Amino acid sequence: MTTEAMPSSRERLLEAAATLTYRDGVNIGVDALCKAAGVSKRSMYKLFESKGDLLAASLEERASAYVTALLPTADDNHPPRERILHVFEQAEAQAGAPDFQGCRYLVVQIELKDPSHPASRVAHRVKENLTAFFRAEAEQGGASDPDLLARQLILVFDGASARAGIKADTQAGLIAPTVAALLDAADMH
Amino acid sequence: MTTEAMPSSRERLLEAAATLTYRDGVNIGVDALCKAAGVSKRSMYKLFESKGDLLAASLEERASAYVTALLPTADDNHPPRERILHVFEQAEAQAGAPDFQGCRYLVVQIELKDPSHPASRVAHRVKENLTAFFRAEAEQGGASDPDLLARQLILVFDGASARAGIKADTQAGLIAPTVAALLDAADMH
DNA sequence: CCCATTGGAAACCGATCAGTTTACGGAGAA
DNA sequence: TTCTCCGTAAACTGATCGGTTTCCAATGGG
Repeated sequence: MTTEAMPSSRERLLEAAATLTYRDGVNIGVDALCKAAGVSKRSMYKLFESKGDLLAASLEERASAYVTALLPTADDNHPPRERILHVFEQAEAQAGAPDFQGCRYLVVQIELKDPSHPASRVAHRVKENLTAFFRAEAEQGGASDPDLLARQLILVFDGASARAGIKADTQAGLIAPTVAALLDAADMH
Repeated sequence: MTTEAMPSSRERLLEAAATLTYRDGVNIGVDALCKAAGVSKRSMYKLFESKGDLLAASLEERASAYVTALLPTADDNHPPRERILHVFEQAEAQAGAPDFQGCRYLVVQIELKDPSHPASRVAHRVKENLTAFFRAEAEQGGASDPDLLARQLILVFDGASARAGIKADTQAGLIAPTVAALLDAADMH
């Protein structure tokens, strides 16, 4: 019956890495990660090249789920403006979670500082995907400058994430009017 | 004649803390800080309670200079809209520096995660000062919702900082139109 | 039964962490 | 000169870092 009761060592390590590095920062120790996952260091280093590799893999595994959770379905027939707003509504909903500290992909890039770190590259790709979505919708919606609008939107997205991460304010009722102002300015109605 | 040729140990420590924690993150070691400052650990621990205390003092000392570098003078007789744009022009100019990695106050909050850390508190105050300036100018300029506008502006400010920190894009020509769109939406002309 | 593979526990590596202490050298006062 | 005081370098604490290695118990196939 319990065909999936026991996640593999690999899965437990990926989960622990995602949870602990998000909560405590990327400087969390390998011992703590392994202990949380219930996996020996020996096994960990057989499954992953290094701690950085584990972190990158952990971000990678969640990347597609993260993006698809934010994006609307491809065929919802809603106008581009609403599809863009949908992303920010989802992000704001996530920000309501009790232990939310901002987008993990942004945070890991800031903490690592090294853009060539494999985990930074994964994070960079996630942001690129999101920007590409904004740009495509901006074009579809007839924005006056789709590329500018996409860059403005990802700017607000990351700003909201960073502000949420430092618990700066509640952001209630802040994001939607901001995005709306940018969409209006781009003549995207 | 060289009345100020030699900064005090305290000053050199504050400078080293500001430089190295910005470049390498808050996890830089005390040994490295003292070595860079040319001060023994013993002296450091006589001047400061702890590493965290040194970091907080280093942020504190630069705080007023940072804010005044961004803000226009109180009596420049420019309209509020221009005074707000001035802040973002200054920030964009700073972002052009070769080793710019985003606002140090935002970064330190994200890295520390603990909002009760003395250094986080200093950073928080800096952001509050900036927000207060935006709000005052928004009121002065007759914005439809000064508080909302101020929160939108600090959101963009931190977003730009975070994006610059991860070297996401050049941001050339990105900030000004974004801020302008928000000012327009608030009927602040 | 025996043996070979697996993987966990834990010791171990050299390095570094924050923080304390010791020992020494140099400057000023007597 | 001799004594005192100050700050330095450096050793040291015990803990942790990323990563490796050793040892042993459990497992499964012959």
